[in-house]
Amino acid sequence: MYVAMSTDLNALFRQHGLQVTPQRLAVLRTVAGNPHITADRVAELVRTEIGAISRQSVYNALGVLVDRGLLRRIQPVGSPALFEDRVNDNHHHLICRECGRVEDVDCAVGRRPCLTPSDGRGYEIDEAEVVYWGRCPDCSARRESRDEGAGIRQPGQ
Amino acid sequence: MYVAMSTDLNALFRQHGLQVTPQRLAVLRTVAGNPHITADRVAELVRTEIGAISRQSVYNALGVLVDRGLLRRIQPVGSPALFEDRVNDNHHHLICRECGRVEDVDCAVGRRPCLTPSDGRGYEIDEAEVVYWGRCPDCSARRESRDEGAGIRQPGQ
DNA sequence: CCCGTCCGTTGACAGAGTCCAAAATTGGAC
DNA sequence: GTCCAATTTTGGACTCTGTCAACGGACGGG
Repeated sequence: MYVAMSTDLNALFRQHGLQVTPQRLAVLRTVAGNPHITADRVAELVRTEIGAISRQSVYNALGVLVDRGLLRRIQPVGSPALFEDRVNDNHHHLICRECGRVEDVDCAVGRRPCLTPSDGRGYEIDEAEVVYWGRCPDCSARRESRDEGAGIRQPGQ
Repeated sequence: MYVAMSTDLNALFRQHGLQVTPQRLAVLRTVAGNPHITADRVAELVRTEIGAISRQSVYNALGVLVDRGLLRRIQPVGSPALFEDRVNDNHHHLICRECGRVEDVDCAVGRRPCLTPSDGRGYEIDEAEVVYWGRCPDCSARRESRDEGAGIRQPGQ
């Protein structure tokens, strides 16, 4: 997506049958500039950009943009929903169980491979969401140094 | 997993260093008998089985069982966490965007394939969660009959 | 039998998101 | 430029999920 200029955004909104409002423009721009951002943080940043926005409007804008396919919403366990503007490229996410860091990874298998499960049960599938769970390099290192000489330990949840 | 008899469960708990309590037994049995169940519903069902359980105890039991790998927690967007007792078989989920129905699907690509993304960024990956989003056959049918003769419509969220 | 640990209960609390009704804005028609 | 209907935004109350902390009871090794 990665659009920058307002005129582009105006056209984009119109194409999708959406009215153009300062709130929506700011929300879309903010997510575009800050991948994997929470709704709360969007509100904060938008406020620095246009002065004020209600929490509800942030949710409204995010919701309608996700509906129209301009944004994507991912929701890791134990974290509020995250939004990003990379859509339609079937990329996946790598999330650290400890610090919650999120990174993009391109699809391992090729082009939208996961859209065809072994047995679709008659579902009309439109998206495959893949999340790799693990520990990021930093948290791995921290844990190893902490466990030095300690006994076996169950990984925390 | 699919254990049914209490003696089996007792041993299972002990193997994992857990004390055996009526609450935990009931929670595990309930999830085993009701895949893709929410914590709230677990509480309801457990109450019909053993009379009473606190909300906190349900969360405690579910948490410890997930920690020990006896249960798995999945958390779809817009839904509370769901629990199931199929673990260690790397199966995935098919979720209907409209009615929220959840179904299991076996992994398309083979054995734990998604544990190796194209670029792991140094993460220690221990799980890959795959969710196929779409519309179940029922909701598809309902929608088609509703759209008969109507204009093009954006899919709702 | 004692003591430390584990477990269940209760109640307060927090975070994320939704509902609702009123006020304001948008955009098309004139 | 003005008007009007439809769409949006706003603010506040509210719900739903889940967590924290404190207390008391049960378990189990010694």
